[in-house]
Amino acid sequence: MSRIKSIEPAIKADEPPRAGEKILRVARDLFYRQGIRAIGVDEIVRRAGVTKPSLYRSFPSKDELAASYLRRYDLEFWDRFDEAVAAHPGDPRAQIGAFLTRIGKRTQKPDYRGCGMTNAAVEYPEHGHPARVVSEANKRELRRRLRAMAAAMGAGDADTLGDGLLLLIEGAYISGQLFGAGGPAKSVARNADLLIEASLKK
Amino acid sequence: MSRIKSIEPAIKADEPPRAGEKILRVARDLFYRQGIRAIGVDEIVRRAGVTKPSLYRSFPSKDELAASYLRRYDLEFWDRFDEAVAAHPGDPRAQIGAFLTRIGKRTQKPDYRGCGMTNAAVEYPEHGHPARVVSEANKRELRRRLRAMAAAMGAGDADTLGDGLLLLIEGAYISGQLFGAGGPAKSVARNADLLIEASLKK
DNA sequence: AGGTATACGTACCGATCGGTAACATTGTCA
DNA sequence: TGACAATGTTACCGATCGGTACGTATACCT
Repeated sequence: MSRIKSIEPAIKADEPPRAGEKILRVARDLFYRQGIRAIGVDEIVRRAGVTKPSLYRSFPSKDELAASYLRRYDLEFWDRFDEAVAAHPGDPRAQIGAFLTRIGKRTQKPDYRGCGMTNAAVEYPEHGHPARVVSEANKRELRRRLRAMAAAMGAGDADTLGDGLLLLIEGAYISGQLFGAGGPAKSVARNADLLIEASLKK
Repeated sequence: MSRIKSIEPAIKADEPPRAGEKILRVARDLFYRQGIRAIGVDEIVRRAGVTKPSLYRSFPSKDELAASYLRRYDLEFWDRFDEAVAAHPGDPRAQIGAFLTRIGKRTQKPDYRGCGMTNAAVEYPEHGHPARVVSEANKRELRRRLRAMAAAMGAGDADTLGDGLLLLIEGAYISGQLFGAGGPAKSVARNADLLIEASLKK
């Protein structure tokens, strides 16, 4: 098992959002921007225009709400990833390039807050925490894909190159939120390409 | 201004540690391993064997205690950095190699928790937070040094190489605590050397 | 011995934390 | 009409949060 599946049922587009959905949308916004530990359930229900019992009818605990937030984040993440892949069929190097170029641009926005998965893992170092479990699964899958793409490029040591790309990506997430605009993350695509070039020459 | 100076007075080695010093030592351990937000002041004073008023006599607030923890962390960090530099005088490439080899090894330890500076910045995204201010200063200085070392290596685009090295380092910190032993961080020195190689050939 | 400053402890504060019990209200479908 | 599911309302819980008012002990200096 690797890819995370959504637990929530599909939402009909025309129906008004149910309480659980409203909560999840607000939680996603607040958790991502300010951190999970920094946001209390009271603020979530207040901004969602619902009440606390509604939250606990849809989610067994705040930790599980955080995990649900990350499961949705996971879906959106792979949508973006697959978009970059689909833009350059059969050309993994260009796929990586497209994905990293977009990351590099996003990191230059003023309120960039990095990767929700990465941040959650930092906030919850304890093994087995519901949020951390989702985060770890996402990162394992990302590593697997990057290594596979490195192999498809014909790299001599594909695992090392895949891991190197992952290091650059995580570095971009973090330094993006640390330095803001003008930070090191803006050169992530360029550095990745240099690393790929060096790895293919072997 | 760039380098952070220690505010705390020097500690006499033979005297028994004062309350403030005991608190700072315990806080350093707990904050690093479990996160700053995850640890309350009550637990700190309990494990330090002191009382809460002692904490607030030595530190104006928990946020400032966190900042003091990071100032001490900063000193230790540059000690390790300068150690790697001193081991290879006049050879910045080997200096980077030594520093990253040590990071790569540390990330493979079972309870590795990444960089206290990086983690604090993730925990406190708000601009101006005392802990974040210290963290940002540390990272700016690291960036400055890496770029200077890249220039000393004779890289064509030294700023890009320096930033690439910073991305790899931050990636190692994060993926070290995300993947544990066997994770991508173990290849950080190898990938950095490939990147350097590619950047010098230009 | 007496004063004084430093260092520390006991006990407490209001606010917020995550979470729940019990009941009222609403809209939908049969 | 009547049953059911979903949500809101209100009030509450014990625990923990960061922080403080105030009294006490100890050591040093004169």
